[in-house]
Amino acid sequence: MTTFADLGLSQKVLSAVTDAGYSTPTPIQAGAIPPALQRRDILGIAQTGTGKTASFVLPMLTLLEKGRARARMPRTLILEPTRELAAQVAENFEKYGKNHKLNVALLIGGVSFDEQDRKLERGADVLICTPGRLLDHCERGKLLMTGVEVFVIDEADRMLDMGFIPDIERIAKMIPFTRQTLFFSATMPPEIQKLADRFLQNPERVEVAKPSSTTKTITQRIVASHNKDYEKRAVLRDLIKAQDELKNAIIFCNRKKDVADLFRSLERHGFSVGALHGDMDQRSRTAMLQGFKDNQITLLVASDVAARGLDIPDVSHVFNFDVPIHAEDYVHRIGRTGRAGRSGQAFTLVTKSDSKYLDAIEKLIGEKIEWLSGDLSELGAPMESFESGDKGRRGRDKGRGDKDRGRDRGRDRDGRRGSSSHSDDTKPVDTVAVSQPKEPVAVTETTRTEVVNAEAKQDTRRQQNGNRNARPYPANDDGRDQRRQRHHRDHDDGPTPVGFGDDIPAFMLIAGKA
DNA sequence: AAAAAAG
Repeated sequence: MTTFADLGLSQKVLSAVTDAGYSTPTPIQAGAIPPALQRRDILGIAQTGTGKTASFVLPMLTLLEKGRARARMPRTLILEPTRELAAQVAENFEKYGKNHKLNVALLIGGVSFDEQDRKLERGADVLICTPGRLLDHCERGKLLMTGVEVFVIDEADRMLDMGFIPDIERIAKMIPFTRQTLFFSATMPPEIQKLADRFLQNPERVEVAKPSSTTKTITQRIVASHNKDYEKRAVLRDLIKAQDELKNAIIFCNRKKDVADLFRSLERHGFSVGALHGDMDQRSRTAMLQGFKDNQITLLVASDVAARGLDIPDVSHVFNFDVPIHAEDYVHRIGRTGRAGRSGQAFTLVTKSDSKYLDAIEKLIGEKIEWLSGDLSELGAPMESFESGDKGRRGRDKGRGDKDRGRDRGRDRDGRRGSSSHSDDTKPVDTVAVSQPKEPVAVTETTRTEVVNAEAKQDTRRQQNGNRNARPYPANDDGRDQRRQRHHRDHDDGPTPVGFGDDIPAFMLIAGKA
């Protein structure tokens, strides 16, 4: 049987791999590492979860042992579609490069240029980037790509979906033709094949089967729900509470707004919960993901930014709050559980209008998913709407912009302020079955408002177009914003606040640069 | 019906 020692990797790399507890390479690693070490181009066709990342990180580390980086001239470049994946690759370099003295620069958006500039100035051996930020650095003229020896394009098909191909072409033009190119994609549609043909010279093609274990180790169930968000939230809560072996879970929504709404709802119901979507500020994204990995957060509500490639080894459950519109996304989402041979549970909430998407999913995976109990035809009457019992609220909305009103509509549905007797809100917080229903630790202390803010930021962006630095809520001197204080009051029935209370005039909510 | 990525 092949071991890592047979692949031609350097001692430094081998000892780091051994320390990490690995001895046997995965098929993509066994297939890609030897030719990569011989400076061949690679066409790797592999899904995430096949050990793909190490299949380029390990040979790159070995190759980088010769030579030294010069200022502003990176020696290798890796492109990733999302910031989280880029950060994950950087972590891999830390882990397997612990015996090396390499300067690894992570160039992603949403964070300050300063530290990135400093790393570039010192001379980066490895540049790990999302396309936008890399181009931004290039345009500032602080980066010379003429020294790049190894160019990695990861998740090419996803980059195509995301419209990054023109950016990648621009970047590729800046890199010398003599480079070595490692190109990875989970699938090979014609456009990707064309791209590969243009970028690669006589590549070694390494194709590995989909990890069949993913679906085998995952128990999948579908759960019927009415279409209203508050009903879906109630179904979800019941489902979560019914799990006896829920260690942690990722809950996927189709829209960023619903991520924010569901996050707030679950938080209000006392769950240990975090959120992750692309309009959150990067600090929160990083903190939420880290808090989830560290088991400080039990539930992570996420958009499809978290669907692919994120490497969290022991997620016990995946819940699809929404049926994904694209069937492949279903496979990616549920693939966040049942990893590394563990068992996993995947539940998908299905409403009547979802049936065609469900059909597409079942067709793709080649099997019918079992209903947890009953099916759509057995749904009772929808919950009574309580819109009418919701007077008072309109008064509170007076003087606030439309954007705020729009946001609060979702909030009032199942997250009413103060004490509520609505059925959706009757469960006292302390009956929650999930671990640690307490405040979700320091991580969320600093970040949870920013989930809310991100959403408002989106609105602000949309409405104000041009005032990009607008802070959606006025900050207090401790750096928190007033919205957070209001949020706190949701949890107690204290006296009506003085000052603006909930009636902060719209113009004050937009504290832009005047 | 979406999300992601530069600011």
